Amino acid sequence: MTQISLTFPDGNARSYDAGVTPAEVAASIASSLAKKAISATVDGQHWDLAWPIEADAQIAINTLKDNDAEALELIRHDCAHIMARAVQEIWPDVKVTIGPVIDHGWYYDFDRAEPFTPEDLGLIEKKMKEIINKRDPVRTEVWDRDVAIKYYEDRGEPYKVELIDSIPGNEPLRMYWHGEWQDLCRGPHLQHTGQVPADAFKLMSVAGAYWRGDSDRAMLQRIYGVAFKNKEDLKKHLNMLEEAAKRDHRKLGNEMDLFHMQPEAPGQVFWHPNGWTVYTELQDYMRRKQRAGGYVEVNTPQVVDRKLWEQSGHWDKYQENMFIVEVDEEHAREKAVNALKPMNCPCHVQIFNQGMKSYRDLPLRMAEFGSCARYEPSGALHGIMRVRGFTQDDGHIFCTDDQITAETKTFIDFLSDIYGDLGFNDWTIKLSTRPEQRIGSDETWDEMEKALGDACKAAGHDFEILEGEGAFYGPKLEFTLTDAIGRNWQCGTLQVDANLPERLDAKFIGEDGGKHRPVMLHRATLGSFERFIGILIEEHAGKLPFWLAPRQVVVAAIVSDADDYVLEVVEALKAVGVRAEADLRNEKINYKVREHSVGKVPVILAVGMKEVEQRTVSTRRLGNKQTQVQSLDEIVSILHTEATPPDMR
RNA sequence: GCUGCUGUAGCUCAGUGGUAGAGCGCGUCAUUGGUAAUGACGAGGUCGGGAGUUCAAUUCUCCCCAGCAGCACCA
Repeated sequence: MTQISLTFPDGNARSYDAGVTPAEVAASIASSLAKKAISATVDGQHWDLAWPIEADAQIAINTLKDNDAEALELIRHDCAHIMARAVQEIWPDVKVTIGPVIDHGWYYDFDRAEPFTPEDLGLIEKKMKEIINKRDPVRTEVWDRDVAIKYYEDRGEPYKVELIDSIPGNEPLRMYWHGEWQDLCRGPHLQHTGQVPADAFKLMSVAGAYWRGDSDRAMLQRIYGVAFKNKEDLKKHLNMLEEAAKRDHRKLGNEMDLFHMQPEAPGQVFWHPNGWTVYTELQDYMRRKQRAGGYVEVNTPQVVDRKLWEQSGHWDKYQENMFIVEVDEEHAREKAVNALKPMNCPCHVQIFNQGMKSYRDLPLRMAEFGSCARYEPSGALHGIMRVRGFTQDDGHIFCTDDQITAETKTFIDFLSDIYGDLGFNDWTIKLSTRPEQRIGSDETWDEMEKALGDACKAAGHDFEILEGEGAFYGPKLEFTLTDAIGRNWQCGTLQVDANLPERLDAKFIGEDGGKHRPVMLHRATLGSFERFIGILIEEHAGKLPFWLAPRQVVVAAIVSDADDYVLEVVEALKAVGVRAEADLRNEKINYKVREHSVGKVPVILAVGMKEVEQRTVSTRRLGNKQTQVQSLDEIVSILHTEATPPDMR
């Protein structure tokens, strides 16, 4: 028998027969370790305790207690299997498919004629606990392909047969047995079902999901679950979800009276005075930043003849997402087909094309707060984050090939500065590279991708590469924000495009006196005001930075004899540009404080006779129970500073 | 778009085969109260829209619309 040498994390090596399993290795060290062991890490690879090791290797035995990542992966993966087993024990006709581990838990897709109900989830959960309590051993076997296919065909599991077909021929087919129930699975798994903590998982929801993610194929039922190492972690996670629900922009938008939406205009926002204040404040800020950044601002039509869209290629490639406006003779005595613009780029090229441009005009940075309409699929709509009518802080930089890197770097700096001002320091860049379906030569793609990567490096930012995710005409950078509860949102973008200038015949006169094509950089910093404001609301849980807060100060009278002074304070604040309002209602100060706190007003100034006599105010900041007496002059000066946008301080 | 669920007062929600209820909000009156809800009274609803079953539908069935979760989509 060949001997192999296994090296442990402490540096000690031991010799074993080839083909030894980590379970045997653990047992050779201590029986308690053999019991506690959940898996091994062999040469960096997560390894089932039952898989044989054939060659010298680094080995570490993992336990539930000491190895977080491995433990969670195994718990969640075993939960997926246990749930599938539970489902098939309750409803033997249900067909199983796949059940991977995801963030916080797992899901498993089933094919069943009847929908799973919330009550069913309870049943399944109960059955899962029974299975866990049985402490059924988990066994693994490697099967021949033909045997496995025959097995699944006999059992009426077509999805599994299809899965086997898609597994490369040289990969072993592993069958996992959890007691008498088995599943085709890559592994690894726990030693027995009892290693899953029975009180640290929860089934969360059922939803439809396409088989193999393909909308042309069967819709399956997906059950989602979350699982952790212990009850406390589960509880923490559920609390986090509750907190997240509280800062949902749709809920806060209503509570703070920012906007509403209604069925007559699905996916479009009715901005209320409060919400529009945030919007315009943000827009004013962006306008100043763009001016300072060397952009010229333009504005272009909403309704544009289909001819332009045919020329730009949108009519062909994007039509199902466009609002088409047909005018007919019956109501207008003439016929025309237009579309609401789904993007601004073709219109910007029209402006570029007016007059003759010289290389001296480049780079030409053109910006528009461009209102766009896109017919997004109904199921994609989500509050003000994914809408059908929105305004981009759009911009197109017309430049030469060798200006791409510099312009991109300048943009990254520009964006970085703005995100910082708006309170976001945690954001990432993704570089999407050439997709399979594309135009342009490989050399051009090489150059464009390199230009973007070089720009990121020059701006001092790391980036992640999304292979094949670029647009058909060029690579792009995506700037993704992480909000306070860890969700990612793509906001900013920069895309290189040599296609549209070609299609719309944009040109400039070069140094050589000849005509040349400019390249276009499509770029947006916020992305859209709608989405960005939604993110701002959630990031700050409604407590927007003072300069963006729709209602900044309420001056509340404690007794009506203070009313005149309250009005004087309000006027003094308004005079320095602070959004202040008086609350002279016949209500107790407790009531007023509560109401304005709930309404997320950042500053409440309470004023009674004491303040009137001393010409002071009693300042209370949102989220802070303490109050502070300040002179009128002092508070006016402080709030004046705070109300000033960051770029003007 | 697909699967499932939901739609009752401005908001959050209860309820019923015999045309509806709470709390908050709103209005009126009393109360002038010192930092998260003063009290009393009152107004307010074609029970998302349409059709069907029924003596009778907000309630049951079907269709449509919108929302929610997820999937697909986001060149």
